[in-house]
Amino acid sequence: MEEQNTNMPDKPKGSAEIILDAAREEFAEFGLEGARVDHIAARANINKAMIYYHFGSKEKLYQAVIDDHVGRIAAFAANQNFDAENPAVIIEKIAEYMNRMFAERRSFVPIFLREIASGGDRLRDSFTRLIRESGITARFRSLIAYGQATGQFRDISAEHAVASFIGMNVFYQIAAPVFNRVWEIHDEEKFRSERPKVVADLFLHGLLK
Amino acid sequence: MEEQNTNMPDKPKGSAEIILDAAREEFAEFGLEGARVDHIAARANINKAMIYYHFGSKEKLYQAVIDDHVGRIAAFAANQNFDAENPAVIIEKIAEYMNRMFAERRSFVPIFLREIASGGDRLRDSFTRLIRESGITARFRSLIAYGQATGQFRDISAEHAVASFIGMNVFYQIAAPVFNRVWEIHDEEKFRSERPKVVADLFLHGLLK
DNA sequence: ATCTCCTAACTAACCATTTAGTTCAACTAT
DNA sequence: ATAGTTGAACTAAATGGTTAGTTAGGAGAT
Repeated sequence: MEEQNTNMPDKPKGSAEIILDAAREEFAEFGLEGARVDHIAARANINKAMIYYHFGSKEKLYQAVIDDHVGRIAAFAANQNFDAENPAVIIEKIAEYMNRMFAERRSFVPIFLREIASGGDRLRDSFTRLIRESGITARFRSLIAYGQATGQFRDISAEHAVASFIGMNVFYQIAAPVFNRVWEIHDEEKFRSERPKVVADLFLHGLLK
Repeated sequence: MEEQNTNMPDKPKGSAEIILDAAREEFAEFGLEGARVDHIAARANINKAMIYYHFGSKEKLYQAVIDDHVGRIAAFAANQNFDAENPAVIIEKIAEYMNRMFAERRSFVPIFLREIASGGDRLRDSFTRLIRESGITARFRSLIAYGQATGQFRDISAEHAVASFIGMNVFYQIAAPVFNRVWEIHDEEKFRSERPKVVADLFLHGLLK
C-alpha cells in the first residue's frame, strides 16, 4: 500500500537506499578491501550499526551494490531496441548502447575492473544472465551469419568478431585516464562522444568484403 | 660487484628477489589492500622483518612490483622489431607483440586493472614513458599517415584507430574469465592464440578503402 | 669488531562486527 | 480515550581479531 505524497518533490529515500548510494561511491573509489564501513556510514550520515542492521555484513553490502548495478544495466538493456533491417544500423545502435551504458553508470567501471581482476566470480553469473536476456548475443550471431550468408561479409568467426567489437567499444571507456595521457587526448568528452560512430564504421568495414 | 658462481646451475636468488617474486603473486591475487604482508613472507619462506629491511613498507614493495613489471615489459618492447615495408605486416607484428606481452606477464593483468580502477596514478607516468620509448605510438601514427597519403586507407583519426586496435587486442586478454562464459568459449588457449591474426586482419580491412 | 642478513616476539592501531539499550509509531485490549 | 505491548529503526560504546610495522638481538663473513 504505497502512498505517493504529492507534496514531496523527490520521494524520500529510506535509509537502506541512502546506505546503498554511499556504498556505491565508497566501493567504486576504494574497492571491497579498501572501502571502510565507517566511511560509508559517514557518507550516508547514518550510524554504522544501521549498515549491519540492513545488510548484515560488508561483503553482503558489496554484493548488494553489484546486484543493484547489474539490475539497472539490465533494465536499461531491456528498454533498448536493436531491431533494424540494415546491419550497419544495428552495429551503430549497439555501439551507442555500450557507450551510453558506461556513461550512465561510470561508478560501475572500477567495480567491474576489480571484479575481473579477482577472477570475475562475483560477476560471471549475473552478467551472463544479463547479456543473455538482453538478446545481444543472439542478435550479434544472427547478424554475422546473415551478412555472411548474403555474401556481404568476409568469413570471420562470430566469437572473434564480438570480442573485437566489444573491446573497441569498451577499452577507451575503461582506460581513458592512462590512454589520454599516452596519446595526448585533451578533450576527453569530445573523444568519448565520437567513439561509437567511428567504432561502428571501422568494425563494419572490417567485416565487409 | 656481482659475481657469477659458475658452479650454480641456476643463479641463486637474493632474498630481495625472492620477496619480489612472492609479492608479485600475492598482489596479483589480492591487490594492494587485500594482500597480506605476512602471506608474502610465508610465500617467500622468509621472515617478515626482511620485507621491511629490503623494501621499507608494503606500499613501497607494491610499487617495486609494478616498476619491475613495467621494466620487464619495456625491455621486451625494446627487443621488438616493428620495421617492415608492408602495413599489414606491421599491424600483425604489433598485434602479436601485445598478445605475447600479456601472455608472458599475466600476473601484471590484475595489477593493471586494479590500478586503472583507482585512477591510474601509479601507472600513468611509467607507462607513458614505456610506450613512448618503445616507439609504438610514433610507428602507429606514421603508419596511418602513410596509408592515408598513399590513398590505401580511409580517413580515420589515428587516435581513434589506436584506441580501437588496442581495445581489440587487449579486451579478451583481460576479460577472458567472463567472456568465455558468456560466449561459450571452451578452448581458451586456442582462442587466445588465434586472436592476433584475426584482429590484425579485421583492423586492416577496417582501414582499407 | 663491524657490517650484512636474518629471526622471534612484540606492539599499537585499525576496523569489522556485536551488544545493550533507546525511541517512536502502530496496534490492542480495556 | 488510555494504558500496555510490540517491533522496526536507531544509537553509543565496546569487543576482539587482524595486521602493518618495530625491536632487540644473533650468526657468519670480512
